[in-house]
Amino acid sequence: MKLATWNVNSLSVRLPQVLDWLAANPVDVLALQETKTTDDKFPHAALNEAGWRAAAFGQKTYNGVALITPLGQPAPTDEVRNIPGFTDELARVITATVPHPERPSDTLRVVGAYFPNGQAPGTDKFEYKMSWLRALRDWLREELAFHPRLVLMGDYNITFDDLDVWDPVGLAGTIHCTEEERGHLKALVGLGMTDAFRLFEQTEKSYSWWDYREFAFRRNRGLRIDHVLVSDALKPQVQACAIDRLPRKNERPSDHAPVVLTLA
DNA sequence: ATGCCTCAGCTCCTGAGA
Repeated sequence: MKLATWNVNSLSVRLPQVLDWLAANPVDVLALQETKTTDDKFPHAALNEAGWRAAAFGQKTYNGVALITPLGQPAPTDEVRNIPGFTDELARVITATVPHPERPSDTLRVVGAYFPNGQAPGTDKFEYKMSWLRALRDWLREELAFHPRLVLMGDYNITFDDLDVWDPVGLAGTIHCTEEERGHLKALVGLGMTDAFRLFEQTEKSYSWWDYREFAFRRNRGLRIDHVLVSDALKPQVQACAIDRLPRKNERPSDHAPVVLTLA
């Protein structure tokens, strides 16, 4: 079973690339972030024609998330939008229960999330990010009790440590790299979850995002901010986790690359 | 260099991203 996450930075711009990627990578779930489209304009027809369905939760201009699954499998159930108990005007989280393709009774709770950017420490947006992270943790604690087999994947907008940063000295304490943000990431791990990417040997300087400016991708000046956390109950089934840099080489690419998780 | 790219939109500039 394969799951993936990809911040596409506008689905209307990236739809052809998403369809191409799905054709080459027929995953069981693809979580999208920054779809930047309202639900009535979501490209359901084009996806259906290609053999996919989508559960979408979007808004105009910013944010927006979706879960894409194959039409050949039973539809996801028990969909939840955003973080229950946390009032949020922004479309950032979509959650659903997905059947295992070979063992339909082995269901998986999949949370696709677009974490707030946070702009800079000391700003209102940073405070919002901290409140959002606290609410996510409180909700996930309950969600894990109900659904021990859980995957949290998406654009976290946080690096785990300096290994995830191309210039850890120059970027120390800046957004995505503050101890406060990393503390929240550790707290999520403390709920009984594991960074699937680091379960495996990875090449040095593995990143999932590169700035559009200054030829950052070509120079591999990036950050690893797109993550897949797997619950303890799921951890023994993790077979691989990798970043697919290929779509970042497309013409007019997203600034993020997909991250793919393989489960037994 | 509060910039450099990219995207959306009350679109020929601005806000936001990260």
